[in-house]
Order: sequence, then structure tokens, then C-alpha cells
Amino acid sequence: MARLAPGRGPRPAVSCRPRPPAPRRGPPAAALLEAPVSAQDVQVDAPEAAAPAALDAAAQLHRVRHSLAHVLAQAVLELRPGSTLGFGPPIDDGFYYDFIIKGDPITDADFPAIEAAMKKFLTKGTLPFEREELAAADALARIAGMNEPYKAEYARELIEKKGLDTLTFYKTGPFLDMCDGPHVESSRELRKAGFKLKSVAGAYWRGNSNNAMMTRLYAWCFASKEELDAHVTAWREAQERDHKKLGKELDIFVIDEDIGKGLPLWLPNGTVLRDELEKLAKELEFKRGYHRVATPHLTKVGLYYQTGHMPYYESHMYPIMELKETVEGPDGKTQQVREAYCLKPMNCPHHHKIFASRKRSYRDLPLRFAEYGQCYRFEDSGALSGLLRVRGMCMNDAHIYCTEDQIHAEFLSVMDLHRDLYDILGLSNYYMRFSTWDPEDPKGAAKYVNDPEAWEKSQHLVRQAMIDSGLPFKEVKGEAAFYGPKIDVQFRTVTGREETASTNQLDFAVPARLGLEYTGADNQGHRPYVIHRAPLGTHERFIAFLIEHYGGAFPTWLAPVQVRLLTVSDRFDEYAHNIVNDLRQRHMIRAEVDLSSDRVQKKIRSAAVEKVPNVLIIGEKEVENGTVTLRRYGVEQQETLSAAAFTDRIVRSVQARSRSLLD
RNA sequence: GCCGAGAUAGCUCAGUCGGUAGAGCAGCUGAUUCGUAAUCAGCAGGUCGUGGGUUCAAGUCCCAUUCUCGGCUCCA
Repeated sequence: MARLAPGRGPRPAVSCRPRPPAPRRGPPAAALLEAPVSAQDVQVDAPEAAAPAALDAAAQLHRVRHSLAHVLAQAVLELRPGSTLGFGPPIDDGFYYDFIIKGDPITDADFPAIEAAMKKFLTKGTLPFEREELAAADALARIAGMNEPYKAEYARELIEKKGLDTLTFYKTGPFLDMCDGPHVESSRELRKAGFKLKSVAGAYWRGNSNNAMMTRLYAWCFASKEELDAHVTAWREAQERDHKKLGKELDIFVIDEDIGKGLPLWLPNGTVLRDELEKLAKELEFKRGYHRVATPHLTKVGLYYQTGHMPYYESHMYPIMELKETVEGPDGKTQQVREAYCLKPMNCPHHHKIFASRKRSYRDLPLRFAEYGQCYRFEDSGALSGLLRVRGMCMNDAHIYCTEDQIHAEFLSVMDLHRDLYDILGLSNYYMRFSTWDPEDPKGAAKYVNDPEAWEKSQHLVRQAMIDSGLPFKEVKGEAAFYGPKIDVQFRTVTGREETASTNQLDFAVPARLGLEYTGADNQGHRPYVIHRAPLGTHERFIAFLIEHYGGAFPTWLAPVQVRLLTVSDRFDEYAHNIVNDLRQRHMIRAEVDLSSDRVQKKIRSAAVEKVPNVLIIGEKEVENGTVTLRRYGVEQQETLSAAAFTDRIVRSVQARSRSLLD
């Protein structure tokens, strides 16, 4: 279903010749978006055959986390008597527990007291975690006596809807919890674990906003104190890469409340990033036979009723604007005419209209329209976050109109385009998610176009293309767009959140709703398929990923300032200016001279703080010999070379979009 | 949207029990012309997010509001 995913469909390349592996420049792309702590990449393929010992350790850690969640619950109940429990599972880097807190809300000021209570429990003796299995009726009776309404609700569901005939309980000292386990045998096993409360947050019971709001306490937890410390340290370091922090420090964007939430202003440095990415994508698309188009930000809403988007999308759109106009009718009487407009939340219907703007032949297909389309979506205010979730966004959008026979090649070409882009950018910490429809989904017709045969066919086509592309992917039922299956590219942010960066969909439904057709060789009208694709997703989100990926230290081709020249004394400024003029005027290199009266040390520091990739030091020696002394960001070794040689190197590096300066 | 936390100079922050606002960096001015991550001095800069309220007195307390941040099924 149409969610807030960034882009719609991209289109395939004209010819999908195998692309040569992009030259590997520089180190092998350190994972861009390293997950902060437990960088557990999503397992796409079969989990590598882990040694039994490792599996045991993982299972034990799982039990330890789960058991400490009970200890946490116990501590909270001690501090806030009368509170009730929700779920308290182990998670990637620890565990959490949900509560309805009775009394004062829990804040992080309460953490020390909670941790102290947990530790007291762990040190005061050895208590077993006793498992007890009760038959359904007994279990329900027990739950009823526990004053745990949420546990009771879940117990009823397990028994009545899922047909379980027994439920299990775990008892630790006075604490009794309905829980599936498994748990440790005794609290002794928890003593050497390292844990630490991480945060407190609101969470709806069962994630549904119609349900009660609970208080969720998150904790980190690892097998040992050392592992915990290492994890927390890594997490803190990851926070330094946060795009919101770097975006401010490096003058990339600002969000000003007078402009509006979720509506970022792009500063000059950030605009360079956008421009360079656009240039890159335009080149790659051009080579694959895309045609560029442009469409307005505003549109009449009627279009969205025709496409069928309205029921799925209206809650994510800015309110509709009504224009009222008094016009004179043919009979001389005046009448009120109303036109309803909206800010477009997507580009697809507009591209479809371009397709429909003239009669199309099968000879025209595949036809690929691309645009950097500005769109507006009304995201929940609480969901907004830096550049990752915004209300105004620019999509690297394209739509490919093709026949059924062409889908395979076009989809492969789209995947090939992704591979190119990610290779150039050095992105590797992602996985592809193939989202299909779920015929059993209770929302059924409200969520998906009702055409089982088309679903089966289109899913088969996409799956086959993915397999042939050789890109690993994970299949997820029930996440498809309302009009067809999709392939999303999932990244993990520095804060550990998984987000969709790119999205590609096969659409078998909307073309019919807009009556799109082409004339076949048989002189009959035929319905095209549409592939929506957006390899770069939106500028906003993608640049947020890139900032975190590179930690703000962009490769030269992408860097807002590519070269900065520092003179040892202003006697050498003219020499520096000449070099800058040459770089800028003849080679379009973003070069500048630091004209401050600071000493060289300070200028070097400033350039380093701003993460300028290439710094040239100019002093007497350089001026005499016609050379420059090059310091590259993060590289200890500096070198002196002729100004011409440097120019040649940087120009080649930029042209090749190398991840480092070519040697 | 909902739960919680937060908002003080351009940035990062301090500000006690309520007594009329501070630092560092950045900026500006001057001096310094200097070879590899911070030269020195001076100046300027804040309606303490906004609006109400309590008080002799509010950055500090109360209410409302705006915005930001974290979180909102990794299920017993």
C-alpha cells in the first residue's frame, strides 16, 4: 500500500549490459551507516553455519536478557507499586519492558534507583526462575487474580484465537509473570551480565495508537560488563555521526520553525550534495535511455481519485486547497465554480499524464520518464526527524512504461542502476526487501487492489528478476504497495533505526484506472505495466544516510569545498589565488583560499574541523618551485607535487567520482 | 497524533534556595606575517522559544502554546 516510502517507480535501463565492476578506489567502503552498537545486519541469506558454541552463547544471552527484563519489571513494581505490565522481550542489544505506571511518570532521573533495585536483587542471594505450565482454564483463572489486565487480554487471545491449551508462568521470588520464556535457571547466571538502562519512551499497547499508551523502559544488556562498555562506547561514537549533528556543524541544512516542521532549508553546502547527486543520477539515467520530464508542485485532487490513491493517501496529504471563483455562464448568470488543489504527494499520476499526452505505440516502449520531483506529505508530527522523515521532499523518481515481456529486462536494469549507484557511493550496509501482498490480510480489499491473478503474476515476475539480478533479498508478506509488489532498499541509521532508502514497484493496477494504453503490432490498444523506481529515494533521506555513512567527510567529488589553499603568509596569497582561479574557471573545482590572518596551524585545524578533503599548503618553497603541499583529510602523510600535477589528479578524481584522490 | 524529556548569545553549554544573565568557540576591530590541529588584546552579541499567571521580585514556580529530541509489536 502506498506508505510514506520515498519514491515510486524507477525505470529500467535501455540496455542492460553487464556493468563492469566500478573501480574500487580507496578502502572497501566501510559500512556507511554502521549500526551503532550491535551492527547486526539483517540476515539475508541463511545464517552462516555458526559454531554450536556460538549458538549456545547467543541462546544464553537471549535468556539472560529475557530474565533481566523480569528483574527490571520487579524493580519498577517495587518503585511504583500498583503499576501493571505489558510485554518485556529481549531485543537486539538488550531488552525492554512496557508498563502502565501508577504514580509519577518514570524519567531518566529514576534510572539510578531502578538499577540499584535490580542490582540489589541480583546480589541478595540466589533465586530460581521457576517455570510452571498451566492448562488454559487454570491459567486464565490465575491471570484473573493477578490484576494484570494486559497480560490477561493476551492470555485470552492466545487461548481463544490461537488455540493454545496451556500457558506458562515464571516465578522469581515474589515476582510472577506470564511468560513463554525461556529463562535462566537461576539469578546466579545474571550476575556477570552487563546491563544499563538506556531510555524511557512511550509505546502503545501492541503498537496500535487506539490502545493505551504505556511506558517503555529500554536497557542495554550483554554477556559481560566489558561487552556492555564496548557497546555503549561504540554507540556514543556513532552518535557523533548523526546527520542532525553533522548537518548543523557542517552547514548542510537547517529546519526553521518559521518555515515549518519537516521542511528543511538547504544551505549552500547541502545544495552541493544535492546537485552532485542529481548530476550523477542524471548521467546514469541518461545512459539507460531515460527521458527527463518536469511537473508542478500543485495539482488538482481529482487525479488522485482517478488513480485510487485517495483512500490510501489522504491522511498523508496536506489539506486540500479550494479555489472559489465567480464566473459568468453562457446564459449571462454568474455561478460559483470550485476547484480543489493539493500539494502533490507523489509524481506518478503526473508522469502517467505525460504518457497519455499522445498516442503511444508499442515501438515507443519501454518509455522511461525521470524527474527530481518535489513532493509534500503530511507525516505525523511525532514521526519527523531531521532529514530522515520530512514533509517536503525531492524524489529521484522515474516511471517505466513497458509490456509484460519487457518487465524482466527493465527490472534487471533498475537493479543494475542501484548497484552502480551504491558502488560509486561505497554503500554496502543495506539489504533488499521484496514486499508482497498478503491474500489473508484482514484489511484485504481496503489495502490491496483485488486481483489475485495479477498479484501472482507480477510477484512472480519481480521475484524472477531479483533472482536473476543476483542481489540478495528478503521476502516480506503484506508490505506491498496497494497496486503491486515492491523492492525496497533498507538501511540502518546511526541511531540504529531501519529506514527505506530506495523503493521500486511494479504497478499493474493504476494504468488501467487512468486508461493508459499503447497501440500494439495488432493495431489494438494494450495496457502498459508501470515500474516505479527511486534508487536515491529522496534527497532528504538519502543525504542523511550519506552524511552518516561518510561521517561528514565526503569524497572529493561530493565535498562542498573540494580544495582549500592555506598560505603561510599573505605574501603568497597571489600564488594561491592563481591556482584557485585555474581550478574554478578551467576545471569547475570547488576551490578556495583561506584568507584569514590565522596562523597555518589554525588554518589546518579549521579545514580539518570542516572535513575539507584536500588542503594545499602554500609557502615560500611552493611558490619558488611552482608546487603545492597536499594534505588529505585523515591521511597523515603529506606530499609536495607540482600545481599542474595536483590539478590533473583532482580533476581525474572528480571525473571518476573516486572515493579518494587518485594516485 | 500519543507518552516522556528538552528549548538560555550564531554554536556548545553554565546559571545555587526566586533577587534582574555567564563562559568557551564563532563574529567584528587592532596587533602579529608566522611552515603543519587553536597567536595576543579589545569589542560586540541574549525580550532566557512564545503568551499568560503567581510574586515586592521569575531564566528559575504555575498554565497554555510552538518547536526539537527519544519512543510507539524485535510481541506472553
